[in-house]
Amino acid sequence: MTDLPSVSLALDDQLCFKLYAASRAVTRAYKPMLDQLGLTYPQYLVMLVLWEWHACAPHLPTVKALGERLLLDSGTLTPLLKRLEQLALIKRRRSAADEREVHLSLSEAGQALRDRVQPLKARLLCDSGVDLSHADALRQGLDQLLRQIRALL
Amino acid sequence: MTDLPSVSLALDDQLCFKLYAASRAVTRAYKPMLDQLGLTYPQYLVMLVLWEWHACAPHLPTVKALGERLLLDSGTLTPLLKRLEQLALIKRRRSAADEREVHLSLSEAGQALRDRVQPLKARLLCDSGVDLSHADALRQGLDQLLRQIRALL
DNA sequence: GTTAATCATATTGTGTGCAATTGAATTGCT
DNA sequence: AGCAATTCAATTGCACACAATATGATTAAC
Repeated sequence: MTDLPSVSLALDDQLCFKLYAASRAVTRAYKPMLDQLGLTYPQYLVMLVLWEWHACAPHLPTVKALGERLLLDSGTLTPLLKRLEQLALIKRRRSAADEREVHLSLSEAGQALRDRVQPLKARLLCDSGVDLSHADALRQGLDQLLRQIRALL
Repeated sequence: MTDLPSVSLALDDQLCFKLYAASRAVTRAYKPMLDQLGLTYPQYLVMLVLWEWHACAPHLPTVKALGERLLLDSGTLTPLLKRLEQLALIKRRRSAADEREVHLSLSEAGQALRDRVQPLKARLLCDSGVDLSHADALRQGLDQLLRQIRALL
């Protein structure tokens, strides 16, 4: 029977709320840029992974590998990937070697889209006026928090 | 024609992704506790605001006031509040003075629920092993980021 | 004192997130 | 080989988020 500390329930004291609010605010800040690209925010994250994969990895990513990278499951990814396929940005192909897997690849248009992102994101970063070293410290802090939470399973 | 800086598109460099991933991870960490309370995470945040309001404010909050506090709009809040009303945790009453407004108040059960949260959250905080000063620094950093983004409109 | 503009909430539609289940394919064990 | 356990994707159902629109109420302009 250990003594539990008393805990604040004030909204402004909640790290969880700040995280939730800041995450949605950042997504909103990306909206004008993403509208120009015709992507939603999660679709943009998927494209980031596929661009990165396309540049360095020797084999195509599966839905599972993508999900591990983004911490999303097939219930979220399957319909999202179908929309990206409808937009002709990606291709989905059932693996011949293991028919349970679906391999993902970029179309020409999907590859080309990357070139349009760079200047838009640079402009967004400039306009936001966010201090780079401050943002970096925040990113590292979030990384540490994420690892701790994932350690709890 | 200003020169735009070159920007990384690597997923791990993106503050936005760390924020998005950490926010969802924290929500998952709250899930066992919230399941015991019969609440979803956004519903829990609404209850935090109503408990706080109930304790100090002289008048009942409206949907609008709640939305300003949580940065959510009526499209999200209206159905969520109806579910909380179905759970008999809150009451919704159209204002007599201004029929555009809906005033929110806690039921007896809604007030009583607060007492069950305190120990559950203390236990969660203990088990998480998150360093308090670290969490506090993170919270302040997020606060600053949130203010900067909101300043962009 | 109408009329126009504004305001607060509700509704609709699209796109996530995520738990739970399904179903097909593969692997492991014997 | 045969069968149970596991794996991967898809599906289903529910609850957000949020843009866009609608509706009714209030305020402001004239």
